[in-house]
Amino acid sequence: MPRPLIDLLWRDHPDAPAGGSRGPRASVSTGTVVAAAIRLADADGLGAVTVRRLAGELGVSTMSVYTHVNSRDDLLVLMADAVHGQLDRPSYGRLGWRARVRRLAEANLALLQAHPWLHEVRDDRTALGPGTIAKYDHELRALTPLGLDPVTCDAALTFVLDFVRAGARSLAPRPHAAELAEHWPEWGPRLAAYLGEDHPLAQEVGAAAGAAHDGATDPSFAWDFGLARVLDALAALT
Amino acid sequence: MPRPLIDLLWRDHPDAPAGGSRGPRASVSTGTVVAAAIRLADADGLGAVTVRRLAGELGVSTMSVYTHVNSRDDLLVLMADAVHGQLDRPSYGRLGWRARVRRLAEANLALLQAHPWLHEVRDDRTALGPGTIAKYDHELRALTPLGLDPVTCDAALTFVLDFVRAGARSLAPRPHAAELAEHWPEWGPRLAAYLGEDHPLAQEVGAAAGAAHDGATDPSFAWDFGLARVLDALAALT
DNA sequence: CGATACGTTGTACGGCGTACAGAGTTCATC
DNA sequence: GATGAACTCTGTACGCCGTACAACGTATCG
Repeated sequence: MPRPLIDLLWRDHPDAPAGGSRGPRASVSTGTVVAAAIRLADADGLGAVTVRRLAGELGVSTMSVYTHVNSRDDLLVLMADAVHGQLDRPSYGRLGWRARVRRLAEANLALLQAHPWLHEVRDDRTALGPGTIAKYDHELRALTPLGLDPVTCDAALTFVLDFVRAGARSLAPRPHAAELAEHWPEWGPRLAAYLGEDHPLAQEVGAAAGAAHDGATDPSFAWDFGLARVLDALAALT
Repeated sequence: MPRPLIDLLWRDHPDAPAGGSRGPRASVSTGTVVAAAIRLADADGLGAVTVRRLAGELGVSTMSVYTHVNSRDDLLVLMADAVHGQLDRPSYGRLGWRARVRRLAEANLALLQAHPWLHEVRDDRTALGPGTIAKYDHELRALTPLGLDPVTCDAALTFVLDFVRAGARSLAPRPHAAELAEHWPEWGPRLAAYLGEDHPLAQEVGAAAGAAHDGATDPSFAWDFGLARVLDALAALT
């Protein structure tokens, strides 16, 4: 089924090419492949989404996956668009722009926490999908009260979402945190010895920030701080 | 040479363990390996930095690389720290915080444009390296005029750098832009047909933003917009 | 002179994405 | 009802990847 990606993205649309009726009925579909891949990625990360493992999960042979999806890269696009489409998009009602942007940020944070692998999917073709477009439309609506022209409005949304992505990323489990933590008892003192009295500002701030990060202070301090700054930044536009 | 990463990072420090004097003189060093890897990554992207290719470039066998670097993941940390260390760090002099933050942003943009593969290196262990620490120290100095407490200062720097990273990323060549452009003549109309009259706001803004992005309007609009917002956001702190 | 520590190398293993050729199944058509 | 096209599914194979491991060569130390 080498249907082009655009048709796979829109496979649920009434006008999407249906695929002929000949041949054995498919035991899985593009939709089930994508759903299984999402399940895998949610559970074990994007690295676990290999064609072989996915096929095993679905109970088909490795190469059968390629009947329903053109490549692994295409699969990632389909996965991202699928989770974008599953978001609910409640009307903003009478909410002012601040509350809307807050909602927008928190919804995206929740999305990225539910599907941390989204951080690793950076493919412009995702923007062609129905889920991604619906998300975009809904998020633009959060900014309409600001009365910006289209290009500025897009830039403002990008600004907010870029902050959310970065914030979500630093809230997420870090890739090599384990190694660092494991060797820290040995490396910490060694680092201190190398540093000596150099870079006192970095040492002071780094120590304070480090203590705050895994100490009593809220580790989401940076998130709250950043979101407040984003709102300040947009306020300056009005 | 299974010296731990921390010692490889600080290999130029006088107190760094030197390694015994027995055995044949090494034909390459950790430094030359890292330099060659950076050259490769700058030229052909991180994907080109394979141990085999790197060894070929250095004129040694594949496995010899592991004499000077513990693993590919470690190598990425060493590469990132090396380019961080090569930045120059001119004193900010009498500059006010706005000009400092501008400089900071532009220096990091230049860094990420010179070494786009930095976007793909996300390893907390980089923070242990002398180059990264020196960079951190210098960047904190940009924010001192704001008179923030340490934790807030760190959060503010993170806020700025996260914006810069996102902005640099969207200015950089996109991974699958080629495929998109290639199929666009066919996919564009098909997408329009699927969309119909739906999501008029997304269609309007998307079209305007798309036209601005590759049209007469500066493609760096989002950068200028974002940087202005970041400055507004920090201004609200004072 | 060993003995020792170190650099270098080739082989091999288990993974990956996927090209390709063939076999089996269903349907439209004659 | 037979035929062939369209379709799904499968196994094999290729060329990559990172790297564990063992063998070998070489320079210095005791």
